[in-house]
Amino acid sequence: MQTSIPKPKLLITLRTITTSATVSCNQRAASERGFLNLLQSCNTFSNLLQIQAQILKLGFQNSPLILTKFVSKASDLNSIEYAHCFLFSPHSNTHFYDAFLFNTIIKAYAQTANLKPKALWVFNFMLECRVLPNDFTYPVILKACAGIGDLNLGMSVHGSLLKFGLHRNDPVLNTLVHMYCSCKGGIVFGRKVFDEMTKNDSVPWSAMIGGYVRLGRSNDAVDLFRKMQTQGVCPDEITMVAVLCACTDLGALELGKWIESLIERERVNKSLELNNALIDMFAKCGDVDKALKLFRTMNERSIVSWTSVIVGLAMHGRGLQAVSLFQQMVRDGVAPDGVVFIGLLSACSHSGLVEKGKEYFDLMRKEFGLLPKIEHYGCMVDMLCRAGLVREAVEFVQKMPIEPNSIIWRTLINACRTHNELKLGESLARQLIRNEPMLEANYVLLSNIYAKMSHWEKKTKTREVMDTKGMRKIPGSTTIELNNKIYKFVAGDMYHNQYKEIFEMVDEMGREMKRAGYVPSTSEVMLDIDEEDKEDNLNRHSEKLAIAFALMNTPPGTPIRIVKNLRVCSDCHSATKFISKIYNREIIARDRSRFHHFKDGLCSCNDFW
DNA sequence: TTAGGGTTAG
Repeated sequence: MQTSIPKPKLLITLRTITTSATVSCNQRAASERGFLNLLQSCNTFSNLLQIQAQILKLGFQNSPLILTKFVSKASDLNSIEYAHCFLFSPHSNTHFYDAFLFNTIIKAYAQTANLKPKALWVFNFMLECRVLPNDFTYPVILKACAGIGDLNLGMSVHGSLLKFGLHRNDPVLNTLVHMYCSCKGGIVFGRKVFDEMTKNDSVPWSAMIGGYVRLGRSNDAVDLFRKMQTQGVCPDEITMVAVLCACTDLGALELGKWIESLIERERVNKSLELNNALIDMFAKCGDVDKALKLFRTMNERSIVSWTSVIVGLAMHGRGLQAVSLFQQMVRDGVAPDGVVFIGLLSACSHSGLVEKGKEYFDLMRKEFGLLPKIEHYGCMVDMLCRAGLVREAVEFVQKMPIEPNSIIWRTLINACRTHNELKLGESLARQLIRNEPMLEANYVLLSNIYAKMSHWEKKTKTREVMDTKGMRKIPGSTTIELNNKIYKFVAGDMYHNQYKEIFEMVDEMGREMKRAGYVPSTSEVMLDIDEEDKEDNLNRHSEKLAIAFALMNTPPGTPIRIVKNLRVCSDCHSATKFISKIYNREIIARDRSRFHHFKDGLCSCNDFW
């Protein structure tokens, strides 16, 4: 009987099933392709809703390909959270989902500000669904970790990538370096991954150099770039952007010019971003005219190009030119954003254009529909303070519709000290310390106010509080670039090879300046010591040491460029004016907020600083 | 049919 099993019948049945399945598969593939084309043309949120209804109607909720395209469209339309709700509702058949679909939604979250943690959620859910990550998963999830900047999170993802054995391809390792370099305290781990990997192209070098720059370790960034060159790895435009940022941070114009010549020599692709980085470098290293020239020759400009050049002009006190460039930008049809307004308002602030600044602050909302943020209010307070309108600044802060932040309070307090509103400054500083007791800058402000009031006991007590809390004032330092080297000076620096000669030079400068009418502003010295010692103290400020060093080591008539990490003190400011005239030198000084061009006894800032 | 490093302010 067994032999009578109707084998042929079964075969026929199987063949029938196979054929109909093939047909249905082909039909489905055809309709999937059609539907994908439909999705491709979707360009509004209401389109997306219609597509979603169609997905349900046609039963495509089980097609990972269609869902992936849906996610990527939703991401383009800033509606990734909407797609998320659709995909991960309790009724979804998530067992149809594949790695490609998960990678796409993780990527969408990773590239959206404020939603990066959701990328981690989706990644964990992917593992819960037992969908194995593939080569493409880790670069996107590591990028999300980099955006979040949490080292522990990054380390746990690193652990899982080792578990799945997906740590042997370049994009994964490159993003791993990038991730570690973007997390607080992670640069050592980034360097370890970097040192242990094979580095055939520029990408890991750019990631590591960029990491040093973000951390403010620009000297290390430049050293690594030099090492890259000795190892014969060809830099590309992204490496060049990172090194240019290091030059910008260091204020190293000669180094920046060398990079520019290297870009030309190596025929590096001059992308928009690279041109923007060059503009920024030239403007912030003191040659704003070169920045302007470059800007004018660019075929393609973005809002970043305009902002860089406007901010550059602002830093050099060329406020009117910055305003006119902003007007040209608007005429050219480029929509301003909040960042360019910060540049514009700071241009008004650095040039004393108070009325212009008020006008643009109003126009921001009325004409351009941009709601001023705390930074814009900060610019306005800074502008009023620089112009000496401290009382008006206080009124402005009282009327602000948003809560002032501690930066605004510190701007006000500093202005109170400069413009002799000492009682008001003291009360504001004490209030700020009550609200923010762990920030050293607040104690420094209060202590400086007490020094100006000659309340030495209170000043000492404030410094003691700082000591007991283990706080240290950031020491003022000045750097100068000479013969491809960067020299750093701190006040009273006695570690330099030439320190004896430098001190002698500073004393000689002091004598010459006094002969020309300079009076040391000993009120700037925040110490309870006699006047003569105060003069000595002023003469040992890092700016003066750096200028003395430059006068000794450069030919007569050469311009001197210095970079100060904090704001230049008023005594050094006045002394540098005298030095520029006596020694016939142009001195270009960058401080934390702007440039000062000293020439023939005058400064370009017109004392708005 | 998916992956790596970059520019403006604060």
